[in-house]
Amino acid sequence: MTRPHSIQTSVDPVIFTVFDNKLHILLVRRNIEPYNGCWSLPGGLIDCEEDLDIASAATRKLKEKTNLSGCYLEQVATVGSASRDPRGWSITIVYFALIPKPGEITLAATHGASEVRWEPLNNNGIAIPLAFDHEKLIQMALERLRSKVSYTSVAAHLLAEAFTLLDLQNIHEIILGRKVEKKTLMRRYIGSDLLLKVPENRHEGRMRPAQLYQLKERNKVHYFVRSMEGPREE
Amino acid sequence: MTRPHSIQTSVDPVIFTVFDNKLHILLVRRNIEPYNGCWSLPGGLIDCEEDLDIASAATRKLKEKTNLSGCYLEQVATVGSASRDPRGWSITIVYFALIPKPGEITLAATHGASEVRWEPLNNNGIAIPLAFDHEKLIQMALERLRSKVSYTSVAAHLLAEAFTLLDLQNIHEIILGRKVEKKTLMRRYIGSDLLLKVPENRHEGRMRPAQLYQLKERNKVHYFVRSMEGPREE
DNA sequence: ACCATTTAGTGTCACTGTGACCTTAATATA
DNA sequence: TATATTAAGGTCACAGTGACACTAAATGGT
Repeated sequence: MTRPHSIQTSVDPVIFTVFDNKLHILLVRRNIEPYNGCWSLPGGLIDCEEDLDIASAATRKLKEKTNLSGCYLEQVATVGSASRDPRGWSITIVYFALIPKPGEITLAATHGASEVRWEPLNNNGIAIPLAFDHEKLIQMALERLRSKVSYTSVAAHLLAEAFTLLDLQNIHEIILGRKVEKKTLMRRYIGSDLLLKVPENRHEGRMRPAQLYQLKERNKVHYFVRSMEGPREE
Repeated sequence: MTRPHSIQTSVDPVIFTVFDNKLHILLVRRNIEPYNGCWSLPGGLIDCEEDLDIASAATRKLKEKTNLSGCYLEQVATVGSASRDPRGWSITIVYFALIPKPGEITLAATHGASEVRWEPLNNNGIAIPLAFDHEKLIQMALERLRSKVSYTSVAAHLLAEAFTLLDLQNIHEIILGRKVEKKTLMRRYIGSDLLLKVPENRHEGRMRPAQLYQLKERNKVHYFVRSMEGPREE
C-alpha cells in the first residue's frame, strides 16, 4: 500500500514590473516562522475550500497583494522536495505575472506578511537572500521571462494600455540587458499585425511626436517565428 | 488563518517511444477505484518517505514500469483542481520521458495496475478514453514534445545509441506528422557538431551504406537558433 | 564488365527575417 | 529660419531554411 502523505502545497507568483529603468519583483516580509523576518515571494498555501484550481489560487494571491486582476499569468515550473522547508515535504508551483508600471497599487500586508516592497533585479537575478529556495524560484521565472521575451510578444504586458514603440524597445532592452534594434520590434509587432494605432500621439520636449499603439488582443501572446538573435559578432 | 488542507499529489509520466512508424505511449490498466478497469498514465502518488524530490518520484515511476533509468525526462506542467479526482482536491505533475525503441523492456504490473501496454497516438493525440483528465495531460505532453522537436535535438533521445541520419529523419517526420528535409537535419545536427561518426556503417539491401552516428553528449539537449519552418506555401 | 536501381550525401538557389546603419519626417526652441 | 532631437521608414548583408537537382556508393542482373 502507498503510505499516507502530507505535503504542504503552495503557489508562489513572481510578480514582475518595470520602473526606474529596472525590472522589479514584489517581495513580502514574513512575520511567522520559519524564516521569520525574511523577505520572500508573496505566495501561500493552496486553499482547498476557496480555490477551484491552481490557476485560481495564483490569481487569488496576486489579487491579495496587488489588488490587480486580469494580468498576464503563466505557470513556470513546480519545485518540491523533502528539504526545501524545514517542516517537511513541500511543493510549490511557481508562476510569473507581468503588471504595468505600478502607480496606485495598494500593496496590502496580509496574514504572514508585515511589509511589501518592490525589489530591483540585476542581471544575475536577485541580490538579497530570501526565505526558502525563493532566490532559485526567481531565477527560474527570470530565465523563462527572458526567453519568452525574445520570441513572443509578452513584453507588451508590462506596458500600460497605450504605449509607443520606444516604450516597447526600452522594456525589451531592460529585460534582455542589451541593445535591441527598434527596427526589429517594428517589423515584428507591426508586421504581425499586433498593434492598433491610437488616435493621439505622445509628445515630449521638442522632438517629433511618437505614435501611440495598443495591443489588438490584450489577452493573447503572439509567437514570432524566430528568436531575436542578439548582436552580430565580429 | 489558513485552513488545513489535504491534497493528493501525484506524478504522471507520459512515456513516449517510436516503433512501427508510430509514436506510442505507455498506459496501465487500473485495478482500483476510482476508474477501476480504465486505462491511465503510469503515475502515482509522491511517497514522502521514499522520494527526495519531485524529479526522483518521476524517475521512480519510470523505473517501476519500464525498468529503465537515465532516459530523457522533462517536467511539462502541473495540473490541479477540486474536481479532477472524485475523491477531492488533487494535483499531478506531468512529465514526459523519451525512450529508445523498447525491445526487452519488462513491462511490469504493479500495485494498482494489472496490465501495461503501448498505445499508438494519432495526430490528434490519444484515441481511447482514459481515467481522470489523462487525455488532456497527454495532449499537453504531446504539444510540448512536438514543439521541442522543432527547435532542439531532443528527438535523438528516441533513438538507440547509434543511428543513421535517415533514422533521425524518420523520427522527426513521425512526431511532426509531416515531411522533413534530410538536408535540414544534416545542417542542424552536423553543423552544430552534435554527432560523432561511429566506425561502422549500416547496410541494408543493395543500396549505398549509411554512416552511423551517436550523440557526442548523450545527456544534453541542443537548442538550435531557429525553428524548423515547415513546408513553404504556394 | 557493364548497367540499372536504390539509397546516401552534397551543391545550389530562392526566400524569410534579423542586425546594422542610413535617410527622411515632424516637432519645439533659439 | 536654422538647429537640435527623436520618430519612423529604407536598404543591404547575413544566416539558416525549404526545395530540388546532382553526385556517390553499394548490389544484382544481363
